[in-house]
Amino acid sequence: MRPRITYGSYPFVVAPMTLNARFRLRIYRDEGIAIGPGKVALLEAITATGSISAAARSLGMSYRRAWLLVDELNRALMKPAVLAGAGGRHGGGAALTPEGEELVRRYRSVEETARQAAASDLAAIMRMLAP
Amino acid sequence: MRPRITYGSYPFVVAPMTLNARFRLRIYRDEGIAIGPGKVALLEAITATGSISAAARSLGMSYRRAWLLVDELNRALMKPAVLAGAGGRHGGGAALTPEGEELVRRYRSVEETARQAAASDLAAIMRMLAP
DNA sequence: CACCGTTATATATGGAAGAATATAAAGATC
DNA sequence: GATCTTTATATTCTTCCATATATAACGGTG
Repeated sequence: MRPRITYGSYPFVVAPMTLNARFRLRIYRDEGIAIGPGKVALLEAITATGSISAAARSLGMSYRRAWLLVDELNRALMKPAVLAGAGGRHGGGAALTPEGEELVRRYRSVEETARQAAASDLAAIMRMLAP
Repeated sequence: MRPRITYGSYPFVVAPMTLNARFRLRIYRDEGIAIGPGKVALLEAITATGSISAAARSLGMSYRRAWLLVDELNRALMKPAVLAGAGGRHGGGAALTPEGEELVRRYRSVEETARQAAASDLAAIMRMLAP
């Protein structure tokens, strides 16, 4: 079993935006958001904690919200990103499918590639911001 | 005077995301959002209409909201992006400063550059989405 | 077989965001 | 100077979203 993470420990730096500006990627589909930073962070938290509820606690979000995000994501994809099951010694748990892992990898890759490519314009915009 | 735009005509394609996935850029600062697609679309609407209220109508948002966005943006920047004044034949109006125009240009440039650079990973993610 | 923490779901409560509305001031044009 | 439309601001009213809470089922483990 993967190490549990207590409420409030925040191992994932979701918003380290105190000093610098940064940018987020959000992939839309039809009317609603298909994939954004919230869902990806949740997937990473599920990988690290082994369950939806522990992931939700580690991110400071309600279990209901976390479950809805996972459900929405699973139904938006051709193959689910997360498989979960109840029961067992520790009540059950959740894990990413290979597709879920690929999604996280590609999302972070898009983010990083885009960030590097747009660095100069982004820096110029940041210089326009008040100190 | 620039051409007026009637309520509901939506000359700015803010969300043409019906068929394809696409991605949005959002630049954060400290806790809140400094610059995102909403503010940039509003700036473009102000350029096209010549006033905050006409821009708000053309985007289907309330004047109050549009004014708050402009105010927030102006205070987030070192130099304001929009100058506005009341009075005159047509009640007044608003226009972008050179800095406001630069901001719009750079924002769209970041978007386009990032989109091209990340195209292959983005396409791979889109292929994972359910039809 | 009882226990435990989790999944999955429903309902209700609270709060924050935005819309609607109202109003004063501004000032170029007629 | 009356008119007209916009800016700028305050106040109220909704509506939506997220949290909180509750509950049944699940199934290894001791």
